[in-house]
Amino acid sequence: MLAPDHLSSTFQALADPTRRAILSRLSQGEASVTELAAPFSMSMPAISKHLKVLERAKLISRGKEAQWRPCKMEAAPLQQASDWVEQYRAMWEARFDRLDAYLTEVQAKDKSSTTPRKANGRKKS
Amino acid sequence: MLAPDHLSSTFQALADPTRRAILSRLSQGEASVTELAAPFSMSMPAISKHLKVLERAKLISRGKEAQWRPCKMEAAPLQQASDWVEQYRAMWEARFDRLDAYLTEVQAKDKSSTTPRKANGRKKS
DNA sequence: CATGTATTTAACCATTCGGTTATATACATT
DNA sequence: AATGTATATAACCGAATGGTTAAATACATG
Repeated sequence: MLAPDHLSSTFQALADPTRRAILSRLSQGEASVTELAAPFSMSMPAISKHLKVLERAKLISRGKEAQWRPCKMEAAPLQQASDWVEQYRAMWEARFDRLDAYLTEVQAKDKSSTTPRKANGRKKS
Repeated sequence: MLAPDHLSSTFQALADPTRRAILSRLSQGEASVTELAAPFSMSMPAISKHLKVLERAKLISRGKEAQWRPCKMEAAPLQQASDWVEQYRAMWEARFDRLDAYLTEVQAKDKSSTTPRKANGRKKS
């Protein structure tokens, strides 16, 4: 993460079950750190660190209310992550469809000519 | 990642720009390790490690063709990751920010007189 | 001001990560 | 069998991760 690579920090923040659970909780509304920590058998500093990761990834923002620092979920990075994933998932599906079409066509003229070898020969030595 | 936590390993695999670029390349079709390594100024073992991470996350599968181990993208984990993120779509779609908040407040007038503040007060001290 | 509550920071530790170079393995070709 | 090509493994390294405990900070209230 040498560059301000928002996708990397987003995915990295999501790559931990505790942090995903925290986000899940926050999707239902703001919560204080102690409230967020409650479900976990983990020290407060550990939660604090997780929150810092989420904050750095801009997946949450934080307020100031007396001695509380309420956490609020921010969806923008999630949307960007979703966009990225969907892009390639769609590409893959398109490929799948083309392959499917190809196979269907091949099966249709099953008896014709040569055995359909994988259309993926090594291009250069 | 002590448990077979597929979401964690998927997100973690996606949390690296090299690996995302590899997936991007693979979304256009199978490729050998050397082909995948070409765009990067990085040693082959480094690429090999990245591929192992992707494989462990089941984001790619690998074949055996003479001395080549062609890599192929697998979309299932992407689908699951996408599903997880999409859970929160409602959240970001509801967030066309201040205008939306204004409209919400205006609509709220059809049931109560006072502004419905977020029912999120600190519950216990 | 003293105390209690909420949260962060500091220091530490073991493990994982992302890279390296050097070496080994597998296969094809000559 | 020897060589070349494709890839993996081993051993190592510094930095980041995810956790801990202990101490510091910030605020509210008696």
